[in-house]
Amino acid sequence: MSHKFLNDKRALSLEDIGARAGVSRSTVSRVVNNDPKVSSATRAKVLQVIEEIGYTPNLAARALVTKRTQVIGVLIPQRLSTIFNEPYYFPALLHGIASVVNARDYSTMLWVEEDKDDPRRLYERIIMNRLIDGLVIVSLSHKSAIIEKLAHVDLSIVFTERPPRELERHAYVSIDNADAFRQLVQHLLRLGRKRIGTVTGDMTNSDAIERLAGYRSALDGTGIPYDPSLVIDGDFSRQSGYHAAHTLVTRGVDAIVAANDQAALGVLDALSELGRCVPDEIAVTGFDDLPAAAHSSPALTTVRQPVLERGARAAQLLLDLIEGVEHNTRHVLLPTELVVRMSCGAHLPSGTAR
Amino acid sequence: MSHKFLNDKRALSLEDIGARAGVSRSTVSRVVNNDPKVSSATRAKVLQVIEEIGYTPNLAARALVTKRTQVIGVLIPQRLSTIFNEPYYFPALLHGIASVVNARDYSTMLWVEEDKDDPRRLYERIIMNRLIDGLVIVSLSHKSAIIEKLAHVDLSIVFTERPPRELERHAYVSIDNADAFRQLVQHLLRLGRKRIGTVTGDMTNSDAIERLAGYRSALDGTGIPYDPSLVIDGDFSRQSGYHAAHTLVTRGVDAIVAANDQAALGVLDALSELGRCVPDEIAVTGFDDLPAAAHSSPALTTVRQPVLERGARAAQLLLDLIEGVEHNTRHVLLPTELVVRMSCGAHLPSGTAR
DNA sequence: ACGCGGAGTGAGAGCGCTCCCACAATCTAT
DNA sequence: ATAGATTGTGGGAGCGCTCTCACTCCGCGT
Repeated sequence: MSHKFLNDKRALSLEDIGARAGVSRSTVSRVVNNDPKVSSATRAKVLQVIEEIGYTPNLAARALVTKRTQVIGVLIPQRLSTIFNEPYYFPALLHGIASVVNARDYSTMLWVEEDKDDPRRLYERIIMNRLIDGLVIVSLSHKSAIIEKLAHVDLSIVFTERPPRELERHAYVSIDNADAFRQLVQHLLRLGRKRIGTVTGDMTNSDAIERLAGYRSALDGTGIPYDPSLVIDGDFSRQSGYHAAHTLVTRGVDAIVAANDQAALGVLDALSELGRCVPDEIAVTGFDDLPAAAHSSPALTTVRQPVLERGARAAQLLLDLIEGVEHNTRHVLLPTELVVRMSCGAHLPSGTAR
Repeated sequence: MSHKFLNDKRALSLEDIGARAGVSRSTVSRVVNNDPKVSSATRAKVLQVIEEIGYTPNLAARALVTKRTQVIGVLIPQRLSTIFNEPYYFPALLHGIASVVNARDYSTMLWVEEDKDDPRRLYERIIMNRLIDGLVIVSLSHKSAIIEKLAHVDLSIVFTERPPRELERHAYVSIDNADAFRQLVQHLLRLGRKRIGTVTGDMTNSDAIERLAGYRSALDGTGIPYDPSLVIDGDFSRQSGYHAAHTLVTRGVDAIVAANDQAALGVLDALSELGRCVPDEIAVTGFDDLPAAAHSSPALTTVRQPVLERGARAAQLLLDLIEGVEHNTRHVLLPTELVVRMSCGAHLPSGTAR
């Protein structure tokens, strides 16, 4: 405790402004908070003084009495590696959140849960110390230690994906992963693919779980049985796609649907290395429509999802929740769009698969 | 002002803990703050009560008196588009910062300056309202409106790149861009390239400025004059590389050094479209060593920089500054490493350029 | 002429914490 | 035994704000 800081220079307070403007602390407070019952003359005088000497209210003091901080938290509890597996997704989501938060004059606090962190400490810092008015939880791993902590907490929370069942009372913004993925697989089936393998995302994550469910449901009623040996566990990373493709090739697939573009790029890496022609021999699809998806060779057929909006809507929902704005629905599903490029073989002359 | 929140349920205070433990507010405070002059018996008793009923100090109240919040800010004042031009860089930097900040029991506040933001409001929210103890400024555009505001502010600031001259009194963590870039160009010269074009980064940014300077200095004394028509203005984006390559090809270059990998990928896109063989006809290099750099075809020769560490060191420096730890140097340059892959032609049989 | 209500303002209390000083109890030196 | 230092503890003050209540001043109706 040997810090000797520069606290000597006391910051300006309401009282100081009041003294200079010839009014009381209370009146200055009213002006600052736009209370209508201040005469326009005093208001002008006070505003002038504030402008002149550059006063800004002390938010800690305000928070102490109002119990609100005008700050929301963003928690990324996934193992950090995953953030880099999806290099576009997180910045975009963060951007969506931040722009709404800025516009509504809040600030954003960011926590990334690292494996080595003591969940209890993190939890205390985030939830208990009353530093934030609400929390956006991004890319939740269902195994995250924070989940049980969250269950009984009295704090506004919005998820950017479907949370595990025990937390479903909270609001969330997501996309219809299962439906979008089903469409992707059906698209391949329509193109004549018969033996479709898949590499999943991190299966502790809702997006990954739902996408696999979509894969499965696409097969229903087609006569093609669900074959677990064609489902390879991945983690959204390029490497996981790469390795899965090696395995799937030995199992004779004619198509590989990857849980996201990043993994699909890994699949392409492997297939090109193995000399398998895409899409002629094996069709490949991704998910997300990363910028890179248009530049791969062949260009990736994928599903575009509105990542920015996913963040923005979550932030909106959270701020409305905090400010007591009623919503008819607390569960938002954003639309997605199938983007057909070369890698699925749709552009091949007729049904030439195989 | 119609929020009806749940503030009725008063949070626990030091006084409450004291009452339950049979001691005073002051003693509890001492225990919480690890003050040695508490008998071990009382300390144990107090800790037990705290544990039992789950008390956490109110940070706003503490901040009000200590003038410190245990929170640092991270400001990304660059036009946001740029964040997505470098999808790996920002998450990695943020990760580096966050892990140090977490480990030292601080929290992170994140602001992204959007073009539409009123710089004054942002400035107030960040600097004036005393919400943070220090600030890391990431990827500063020298044209950012916030700069002049920053000049006279009394707040610990660390930059993750060299700031403009008027802010150089602040600490920063960077890499030796000029030297690394010079090595890259010299490497190409050594391989026999004679007419080397370059696409710059956003020239309001130090990294970009320094890299161009390195390009220029590599040419000094080689007999090859600096030719401004071979220098195309870019902005670190893939598109800017793509367009620059089109121009440079018409000017007959035998090598293109891009300001970063992202732009280099754009260069590769263009050259492959134009049917120019890389590296045989035109060598290409990048900067950053993104994961994608190893996967392009041909794989990119580039410079690896320790992005994570760049963030981590900046955070370290800042926290030390805040806590009054003395440093002999406030300006850190991290080492970089030339990564030679296929795209520069080093693996070509002898000097076969052209 | 009187009271009455509304508009505008000021002052007190208190949010939960830290810091400082006062004090009691114990321990040491003479 | 008594003064002095030492250890542990409690209570007051105050950080800068908001909130509530009380007060003054005015114009109004009767």
